[in-house]
Parts: sequence; structure tokens; C-alpha cells
Amino acid sequence: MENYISKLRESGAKLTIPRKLLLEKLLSMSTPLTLKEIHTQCNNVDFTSVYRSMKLFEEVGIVEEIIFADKKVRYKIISNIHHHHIICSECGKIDELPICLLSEIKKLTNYKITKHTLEFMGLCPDCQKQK
Amino acid sequence: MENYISKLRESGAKLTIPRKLLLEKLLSMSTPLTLKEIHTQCNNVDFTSVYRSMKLFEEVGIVEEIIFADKKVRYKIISNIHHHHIICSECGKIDELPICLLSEIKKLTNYKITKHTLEFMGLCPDCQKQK
DNA sequence: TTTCTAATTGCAAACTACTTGCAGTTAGAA
DNA sequence: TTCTAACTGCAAGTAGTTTGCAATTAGAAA
Repeated sequence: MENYISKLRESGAKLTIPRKLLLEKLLSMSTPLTLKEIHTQCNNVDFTSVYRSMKLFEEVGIVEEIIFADKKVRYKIISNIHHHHIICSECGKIDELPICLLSEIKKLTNYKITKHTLEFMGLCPDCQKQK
Repeated sequence: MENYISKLRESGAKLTIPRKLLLEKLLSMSTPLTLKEIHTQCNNVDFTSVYRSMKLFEEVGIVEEIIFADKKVRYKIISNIHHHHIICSECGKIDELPICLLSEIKKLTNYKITKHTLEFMGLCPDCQKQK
């Protein structure tokens, strides 16, 4: 928590009550959440503030945007372990994958890579059984 | 072209003039395009028809949706070579990458994978020079 | 501790991308 | 050539995102 608060402070932003509530919620959730989901979980924080806070948190390096093939944008606290995800198209469960291609792509291209999407979607083992 | 037309026919869909125009345009473009871009390129085809055609083309396996970190949905003809992309955040140039992780993920998880996003975004060599 | 101000919030409204309904048109089977 | 289900284009609706603004607040300075 302290680590994330310093990132806010360093950027010159204030630590307000809504921001603290949002940070706490994001820290307690291990899976990426949509703006709507975050707003539902923190229903005393206005939707616009959720939106603006996520923009701010992304700018200062507290959260990252995750985009699955369902085209929904989700937000997730950045931890020191970088990993990607797989989401079940049936039940919505999100699992983590200990895999990334970033270093290989850097070698392959001369681009200076700033962002990437690497997310998978499919049927989880449980939902496969029920079909 | 014939290959794509058969896919349409097999699904029971008609080969109309707008659909033929759209197919031709998609075939002539090597990079993924947004609905808006396709509509601009084929401005005698109504936007709604572009939208509905892309939905249809996706269903019958003619095109696929590509989602970069810029959150814009783009459409691209499916060729027999499966590959991913890198887009320059400055000039919008899109290059292809001969890389995919699908088989590795299938081994790692017990999910039945239906879709995935694996796209990169950064500064291309030219735009890096100009900074 | 109190004062002060720029940053921030919540509300409403605007904007953009996507989606649907419907009446007129058309592909292609009979 | 006729006929009908599929398709198109227009207009309107919906959802997600973004902005403007007046009221409020964090936290620096007195």
C-alpha cells in the first residue's frame, strides 16, 4: 500500500478518500476489474471519479489496463511479477499465466515497445464439463 | 477470393454487391482496419452494412478482430499464415510478427482456447529517430 | 492550529462507438 | 420471369467513455 501511495505523492497528486478507497479495493482483488465492477464494489465513489482515478493510477504506474478478446477494458494493480491472463467466456473466471513474449519481440523488431496485449479467452475446465 | 466467397455461400449468405466490394477492399489491404477506416475506403457502402458484414465475415471465418492496446477494434482477412502485429503509437504503421504462443498456452492450461489477443504497441524505428 | 488555494469530486450533459428496427430493395432459387 | 427470404440504408437507440462546472477538500503555508 505504502508503495502505491508514494507513487501518487511523487506525481504531485493528493491522497483523497475516494482514491484511498479505490486503492484498497484494487489491492484486495487479484483479478482485473472493469470500471463498472470497480464502481459497484465502491458504490460510495462516483463513477466519474473511478474513471478519472484509473486514468491517474495508470499514468503514475499504479495500475495497468488489460484488454481481453471480449473487448472490455479491465484494470489491475501492477505488482512486481508481470504476467498475463486467461478468461473463461462462460463463467468469467480469470486465471493468471506465467508467460510473456516481451523480450523476444524486442529482439525481433526495432520498435520501442510501450504497451502490449497478451490475453487468452476460452472455456475453463469446469465449464467444459458442463457442456 | 474464391475461397472467401465459398465460405459465404456455405453459410447460406448471399453474395451482394456491398459484400463483394468489402471483400475486395479487405483483400487489397494487408493491415487490419477499423470499421471507420473500412467505411471511408468503401464510402458507397453504408456504415451499418460495413458493421454487419464484418460480424458476418467473422462468424463464417473470413475475418478476425484484432485488438491493440489502443483499444480500437480492427478487422483483417484470415490468411493461412497466423501471425500477430505491432503498431506504432506515433504514425500508426502496423507491422507483422511471425510469433504466437497459442500452443504453449494450450499445454500450460486446461482451458479450451477460443480467442486470444497478442498485439504490441510502441515507437517504430523512424518515429524514434524524429524524437 | 487555522487559513487559503489549487486540486479534486460529484453531478449532468456531451460525445463516440456500437447496435437495432424497419421499410424498401435485391440475390438467386423455382 | 416470378417470388420471397435475405439484405441494405437510413434513422434512432444504447452503452461506454469523456468533459464542464460549481461545490468541496487535501495539505502547504502562516
